[in-house]
Amino acid sequence: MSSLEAPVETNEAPAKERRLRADAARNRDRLLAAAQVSFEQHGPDASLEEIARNAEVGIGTLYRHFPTRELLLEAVFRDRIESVTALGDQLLAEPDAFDALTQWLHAHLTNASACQGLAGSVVIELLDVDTHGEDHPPACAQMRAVGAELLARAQAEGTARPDADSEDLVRLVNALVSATADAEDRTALADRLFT
Amino acid sequence: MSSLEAPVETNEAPAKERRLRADAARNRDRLLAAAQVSFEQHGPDASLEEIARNAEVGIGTLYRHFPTRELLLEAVFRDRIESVTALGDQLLAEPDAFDALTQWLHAHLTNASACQGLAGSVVIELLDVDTHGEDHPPACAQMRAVGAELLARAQAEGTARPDADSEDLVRLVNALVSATADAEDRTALADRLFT
DNA sequence: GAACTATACGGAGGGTTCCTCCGCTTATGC
DNA sequence: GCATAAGCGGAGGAACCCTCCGTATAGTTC
Repeated sequence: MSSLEAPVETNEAPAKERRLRADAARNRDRLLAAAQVSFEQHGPDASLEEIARNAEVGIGTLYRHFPTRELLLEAVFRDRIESVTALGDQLLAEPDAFDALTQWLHAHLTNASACQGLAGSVVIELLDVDTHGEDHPPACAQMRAVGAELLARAQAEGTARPDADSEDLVRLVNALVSATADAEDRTALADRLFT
Repeated sequence: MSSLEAPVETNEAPAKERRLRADAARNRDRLLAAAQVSFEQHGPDASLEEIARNAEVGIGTLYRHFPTRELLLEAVFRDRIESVTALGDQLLAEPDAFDALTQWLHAHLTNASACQGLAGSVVIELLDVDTHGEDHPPACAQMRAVGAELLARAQAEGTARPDADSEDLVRLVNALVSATADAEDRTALADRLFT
């Protein structure tokens, strides 16, 4: 409200996130690494204080970087999701569209299962992009887009039901992840659903 | 190891559970009622101390009756499960076997969804009887038996895939419960799976 | 109905986790 | 080098988990 000079606008878009200071970036990485381990070991309820301890960082630092447990989980999974997305991109080149779709869903399944219980609550949240704001990061949307494309190809080929949509598929896979335990069953069920 | 007289064996089978004292039975009921409310309100992680408080009972009493959270959840759900089982029994008289199966699965679905998040972890545990010991209470086994019968009838009628088995069905329903949110979707998916 | 005892009750207490708040430290730009 | 914005750490209050044990009482026996 005083006559302070307004900060000069850069020519870039108003850079939503100012770059992290070097030490902050380092701590963030340590936290992510520790979180990955803890979450895989103890599920999504792993102790945040233990994560901070393992990262050799104060608990306050953890909360500054990831104000909620969900945000931390989300960050940990983004890597995985991105890798599945990348696989999907490759599979779009695959000649057999149905096979590509199957492979991709299995990859998604495996990936999500690797995160055990985490899958249930978090992955579903991550995938249901529409329920988030418009400014939501695009990792999950991209993944869903790839899934939709793969499905569309299989439908064009005539090997997937025309009335299925990609949301159904994603939901079904998530469902299987959260409800089944052993690998054989999971695969068998997945195959059955594709028909 | 001393010369104490051994207690006289009754003629009944060794009565695994001695009858509860009157006050104990009363407190047990209060705890179950309070737990039902709390679990539906806050999910399976509801505070046990709050449940005890609402039941106007000491926390020690809660733990004496239900040494673990799972046992309390299980007790709360047994009622529901038994009611679904009863419905299944009725539906066995239904002439249209496919319709009966559909109705029953929807009932199971609705029932399980009513318990929101609880469904995921606990109901699945409850339904996967085989993984428990042989002395497991029969409520869940009965329910699964009814489900299997309904499925068998539909298969005999030719309206259900012969390669499906009842475990698949139960798993799928559980999966849907834990992965879907809104009712329309759920019903649509369920219908799709039946074909 | 009094006395006795197995059964059940309550809640204090020690340990853990969650999350916030704020005084101190340090990286970065000048 | 210095100023300061950005970041750090951990003490602290609140909630929760679960155990333990001294006290109370229902049920039984005479």
